[in-house]
Amino acid sequence: MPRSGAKTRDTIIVAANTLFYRFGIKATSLDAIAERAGVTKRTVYYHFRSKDDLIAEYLATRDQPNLEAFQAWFEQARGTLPERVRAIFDGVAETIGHARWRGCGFQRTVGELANKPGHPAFKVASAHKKRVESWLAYEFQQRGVPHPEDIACQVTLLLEGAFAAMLMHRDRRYVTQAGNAAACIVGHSLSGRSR
Amino acid sequence: MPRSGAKTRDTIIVAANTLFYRFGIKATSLDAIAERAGVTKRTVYYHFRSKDDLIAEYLATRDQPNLEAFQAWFEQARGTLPERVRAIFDGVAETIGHARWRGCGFQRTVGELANKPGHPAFKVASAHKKRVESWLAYEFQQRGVPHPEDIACQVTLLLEGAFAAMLMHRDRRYVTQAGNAAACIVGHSLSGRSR
DNA sequence: GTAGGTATACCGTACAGTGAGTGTACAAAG
DNA sequence: CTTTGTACACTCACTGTACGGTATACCTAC
Repeated sequence: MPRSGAKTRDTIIVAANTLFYRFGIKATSLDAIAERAGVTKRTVYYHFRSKDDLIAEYLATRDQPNLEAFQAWFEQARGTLPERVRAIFDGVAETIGHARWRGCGFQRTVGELANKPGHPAFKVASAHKKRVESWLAYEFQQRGVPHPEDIACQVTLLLEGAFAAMLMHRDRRYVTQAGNAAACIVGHSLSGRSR
Repeated sequence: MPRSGAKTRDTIIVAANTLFYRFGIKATSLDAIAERAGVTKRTVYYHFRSKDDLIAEYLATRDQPNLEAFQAWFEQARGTLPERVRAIFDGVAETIGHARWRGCGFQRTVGELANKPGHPAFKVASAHKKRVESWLAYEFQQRGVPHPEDIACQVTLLLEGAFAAMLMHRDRRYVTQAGNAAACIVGHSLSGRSR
């Protein structure tokens, strides 16, 4: 009996989300996703043209929540601008404590698909990171940071570095250091009034 | 006719290096490696216990050359310490220009194996990154940088970020920005005489 | 020095499992 | 009665790993 369409589709995406993130793209089969979603592989292929399609969808679902998490950490923080930037890294450090944390899904997906630069997932991942960067640039510009785009870019670079280093070393101090560096850069740009 | 043993082994590693780096771990089969090395799969299994073994060896071969490249860029650079640190990023930016560049092999491998923290490749990757970090810390300490370990850590974080961002956006400006940030941090630590 | 044995290095083949993707049938909804 | 959504059963190529066999190199006893 056909369920309400969109519901099945969402169930599949949720299953894909879990498995792709936990085990990686290549290591996750559509069989496994279908089983976890409680549907047949044929149904998966009804809702998605191909595995590549599903990969892109998987990343797309992570875009908004990720960005909102960053924004929440920043907005809820008190203190000077560098301190509030550091709060983003503190927030990241917390999520990393989760047993199921496996690095940045965007980074890992792009890493696996490195040989397929035209893959749809690439665009989704790149767009997500640029959204984060733009948001930061906007916040910095609002607060009179000179060269806000440059500083935002540098902060996102530290975020990327923190994700990568954390996955590699499983040592939370790397996030702390990244937060320190970001705070340093933002603070320096504010006091210097010119990069 | 048995060849000189070590030579065959090296041939296999070279083939694995190329394919693992280009296509990723999961996407590269032992068949493909054996074929490229001009041997049979049986021979691969004679020299390596398993694919996981070969993965670790693949990363191990990238350790020394990578470190030496960083050192060369730093040593050959002229100018102030921040400028010489920036030279490392300039060096990275150049390699990225290569058509075959596919990000940091360590980062991508660890990303694929994120669900297997006990994998031997993890140790190799982590050790490599720590070697780079230690070397930087040593250079900084020699030049009177306060908290050299902290600054070295932050610079390596920017390196990681540069690799990740470059792979995602294919835009060399990210490396430049990372270099700017690193130079800023090093310069700031030198002038401030305390982080 | 040479017969016979042992270790080394390599190949061909087999196998059991899994991967993405498809053809077709069938039930519900409109 | 046509469209939509789901299931079952299937193909076919590929993948990691194991087994058995073979040719050369090396070593030791006589």
